[in-house]
Amino acid sequence: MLLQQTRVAQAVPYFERFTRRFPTLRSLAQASQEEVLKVWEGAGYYARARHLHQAAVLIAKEQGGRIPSTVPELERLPGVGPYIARAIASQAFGVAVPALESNGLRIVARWTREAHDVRVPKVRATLEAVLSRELPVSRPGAYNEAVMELGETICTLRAPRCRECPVSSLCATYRAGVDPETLPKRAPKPRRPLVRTSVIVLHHRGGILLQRRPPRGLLGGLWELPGAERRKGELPEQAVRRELREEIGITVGKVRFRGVVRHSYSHFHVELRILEGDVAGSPPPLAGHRRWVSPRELTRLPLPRATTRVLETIRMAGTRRRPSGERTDRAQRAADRSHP
DNA sequence: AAGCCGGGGTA
DNA sequence: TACCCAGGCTT
Repeated sequence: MLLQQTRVAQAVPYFERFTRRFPTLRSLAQASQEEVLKVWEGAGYYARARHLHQAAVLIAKEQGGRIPSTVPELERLPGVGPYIARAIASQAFGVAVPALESNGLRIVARWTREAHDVRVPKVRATLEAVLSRELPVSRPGAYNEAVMELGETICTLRAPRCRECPVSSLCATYRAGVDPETLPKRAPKPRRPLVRTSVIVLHHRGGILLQRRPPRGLLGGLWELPGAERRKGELPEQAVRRELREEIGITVGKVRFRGVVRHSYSHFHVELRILEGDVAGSPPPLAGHRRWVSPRELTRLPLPRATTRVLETIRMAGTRRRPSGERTDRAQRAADRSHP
C-alpha cells in the first residue's frame, strides 16, 4: 500500500520506519491514528495510512488477526483495490490471478498494440484476460513480479530496450516496427493552477498555533499553520489578519515577513508567504482542532511537508545558521537512501 | 468517467 | 516545468 503511486526507491526509508514502529498487524491496530500518520509523515497520500490502519483494526477485531487470502475478501478492505488485492493474493497466497499495475498495463498494451486508454475498465479487463493465459498456475506471484521487473528494467516508459527484451518475439508493437514509446495511450492531464496563500507562525505563551485538517481529503488529519488564500489584490498580512479574526477571533499583533515556500500537490501548486508574530491581547479559548503547540509537542504531531519547510525557514531566519549536526530534510533523506 | 489525493526523481 | 511512480476512493 505504501508503494501505491510511489517509486520503490522513494518508499524504502518509509517502509523501514513504518515496519520498525509497527512490526505486527496487532501493533498497528492498537496505535492511534495520529501516531500512524506521524510515522507515515512525509510519504504522502495520507489516506493510504488511514486505510491501512483501519484495515488492521478491522482484521484484528473481526478476522481474529487473519489476513484474508482471496481477491474478493481483500478488495473489501479499505485502501485495497484491484491491483493490491491481486498482488497480495498471488504473492502471499499463491492464487493464480494476474496483478496489473502501471508496468504491467504498459507491457501488455505494447504486446497487443492496444490503441485505447489502458485505465478504462473495459480495456483493462481485456489486458488482464491476455495475461491470464500466460500466467503459470504454479508461480503466479513470481510471474506478476517478473512482469513489473521487465517494465522497470527493459520495457520502460521512455527509451525501452527492445534489443535486450527476452519476449520481444511476443510483442505486436515490436514485430510491426511501431515505436513502443507511443504506447500506452493516456489522456492528457489538466495543468495545475497556482494558489497564493499566506501562513503565520503565531506565538503565544511559548507555543505556536496549529490546526488539524479535516479527517478526510487533502492532508486529512495532519496539523498545519493557520493561514488563508490571498484574495485578489490582498497583501499576505491582510489575508492572515482577516482569517484569524473571522475564523478564530484572534487579533494578530505586529507581524514580520519571513520568506516564501513553494510546494506542489497532485493537482495544484501553492505559494506560502510566511509571516511571524504574536497575539494582541488575550486570545479566546480554542476549538478541539486548534492548539497552542510547544516545541516538544510539535515533534509528535503529523505535519505535511510544506509545513515542515515553513518551520525550517523560520528556524533558519531566527538563528541565521543551521545548528551544526542538524540536517535538512533533503540531506536526511539522501543519507537514509545511502545507509538504509 | 472524471476528479481528487503527496512527494520526489528525472528529462 | 511537466511527467510519472508496484492505485484507490469519491462523486
